[in-house]
Amino acid sequence: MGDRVEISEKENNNIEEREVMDTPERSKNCQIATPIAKFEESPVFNFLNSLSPIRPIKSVHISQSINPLSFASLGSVFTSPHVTSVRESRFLRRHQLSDPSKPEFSSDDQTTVDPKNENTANVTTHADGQKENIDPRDSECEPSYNCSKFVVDFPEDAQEMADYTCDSSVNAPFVVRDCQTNMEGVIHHVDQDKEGTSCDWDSLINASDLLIFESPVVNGSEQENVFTQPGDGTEITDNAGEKMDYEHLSGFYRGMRRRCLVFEMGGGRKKHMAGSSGSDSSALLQSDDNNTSSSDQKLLRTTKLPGIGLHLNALAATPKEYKLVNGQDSSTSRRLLIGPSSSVDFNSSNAGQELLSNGGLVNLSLEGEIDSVENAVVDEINPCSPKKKRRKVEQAGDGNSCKRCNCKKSKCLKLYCECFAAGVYCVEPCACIECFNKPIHEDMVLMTRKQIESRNPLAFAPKVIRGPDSIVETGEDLSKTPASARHKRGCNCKKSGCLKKYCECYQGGVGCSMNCRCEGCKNAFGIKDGSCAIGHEAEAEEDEIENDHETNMDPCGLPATPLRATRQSIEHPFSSKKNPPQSSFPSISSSSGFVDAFGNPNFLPPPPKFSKHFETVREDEMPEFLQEGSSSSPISGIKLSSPNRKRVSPPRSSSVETSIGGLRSSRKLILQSIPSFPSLTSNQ
DNA sequence: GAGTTTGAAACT
DNA sequence: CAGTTTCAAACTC
Repeated sequence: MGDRVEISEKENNNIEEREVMDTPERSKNCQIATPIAKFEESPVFNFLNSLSPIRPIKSVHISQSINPLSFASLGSVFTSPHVTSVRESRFLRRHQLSDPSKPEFSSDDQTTVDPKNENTANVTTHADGQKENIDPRDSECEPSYNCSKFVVDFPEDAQEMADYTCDSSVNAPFVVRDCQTNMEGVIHHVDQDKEGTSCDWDSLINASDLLIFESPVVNGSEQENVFTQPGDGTEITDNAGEKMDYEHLSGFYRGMRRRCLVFEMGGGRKKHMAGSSGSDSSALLQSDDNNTSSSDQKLLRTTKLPGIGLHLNALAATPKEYKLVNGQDSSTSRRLLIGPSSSVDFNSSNAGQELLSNGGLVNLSLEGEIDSVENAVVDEINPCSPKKKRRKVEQAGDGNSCKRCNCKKSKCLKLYCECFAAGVYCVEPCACIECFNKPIHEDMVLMTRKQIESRNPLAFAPKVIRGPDSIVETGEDLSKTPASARHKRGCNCKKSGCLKKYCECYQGGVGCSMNCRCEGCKNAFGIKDGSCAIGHEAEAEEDEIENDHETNMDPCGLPATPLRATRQSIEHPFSSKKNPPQSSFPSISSSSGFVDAFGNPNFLPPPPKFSKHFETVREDEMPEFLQEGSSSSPISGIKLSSPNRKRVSPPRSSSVETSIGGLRSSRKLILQSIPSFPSLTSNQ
């Protein structure tokens, strides 16, 4: 921490920024602090102070100096490119709630002061309310690399949570962190009805306090840091716009926007969220970067968010990088990763606790799995580590964490672009050329997205579907693919034997199915022909069902955003090449009781790129509307012929179709299409 | 790091 | 719908 305390190295930073950074630690930074103190003590100051209602408070806003890059995407903070029109509306809505005052964060706003600036904001807030200056360098090392993941931290126990919230009725504060930027913001999600609540607005005024800039390096203390001024907590309310210091918020959101393409309510996922009506729950969202060293990772935990869903800019962190930082992290703070990976959290026991405290989260998983899950999650989360870039390049695929593309010709507006395909904006770490997949070009992104979706509604849907069964059972024949885990479209491999990541099935950690047109399939997760093939047929219907679930629900309990579905940011625990997936893999993907997929210690499947561990959904968890109606779903009527006939409709094998019949096809359509659009709407 | 291979995505 | 081209990731050296 000490290092961080030292502020910035960037001399370029504007004064304000410095103040911000320094402010927290004035005591430490004698240089700056001293002058200020003197100034404040001066008669002139007093005089001025008496004259002006304005409090001499700190430079809260100051932090703005943000790296333009990071904020570039102010434009549509919550609108993700993936968002369909419907979703867009949602996002808008969300946006209003969260930040009514600021209709627009233009990416260009950099000038505005935003305490929350990510890059600039290197201040870490401690629970005690003190802030530490973080060494900008930390952030610099990977300024924007990190994918923004939003993690929600919850207090260990309800009591803590209570502390955080200014009003018990009020939602818990949301802390958002941008892993890349290290920026954090705390948002209290308050019932709209309860806007005013008991919060001390003065505290709100000190947005700076609320804002938390966490350096990646922050370790165990991080969690504590997350919530600043617990009592004050409420910085933002949905309605808050009215009361909030918007500037602060704006900064906050900016950070969010940068990374979050989608911020939406988890309509479909509400269920997962557990019971919470969704309105009340609050979550601390963080996208964090905990690790300076990259070694520090935080455990993300999901909790039931009241209807809050974040579509993160891809959770793309590479799994390897993420680690459980500290025992503390895992145990102490509860963070929810909202986003694709969020589902994971549900599994963790801790998460469960948290959830319970909050009102009920769905506890999906086995505790035993928790650790692995956590690890996996953590790994993803920490994009900031110095290694990330390299990894991205090397492993990017492995994790779905932060996407970093290298597009040269597609302008990042085609599915060739991983970022775009994942529904996230390209970020600094991307090496793309002529990239249009940026907030600045939001319109274009949305338009393109729509076009693609018009062609293939499922284009942005998750490629791999994992059902509860998805995990291969240990000890069983490797060739057998989990019933529920399948690549929707199936692969078309000719030369790779489905043993390399060229193969989407393999990449996704699932076996090939009847849908695959691969030749010479040797997929370690389950070959197309052979035992697995049989299983596939039998499972075909099951798969459909599963698909439906997925489509409609976010296994994570998060709001299913179309985008999210696209790629699970979270990778299998084993995603890292170096790290054997074995243990983690199964645990993650399965909601319950999965055993090592292969039972083969030696076998280390690559981390699934599309993996849906988090997507795994139990049927029982399935939203009623889905359950009842998958068949009844409005979409159900849709036929296989999707705009994108090629990829959308999988069933190639006559056998499958035969067994399943038309029903199946209809179901699948439902699955795919629903998630993106209708489901959200309906849920909302 | 550059070049090759691969298969999805896009196009015809 | 099938074939071809384009593209970028995965892979190899």
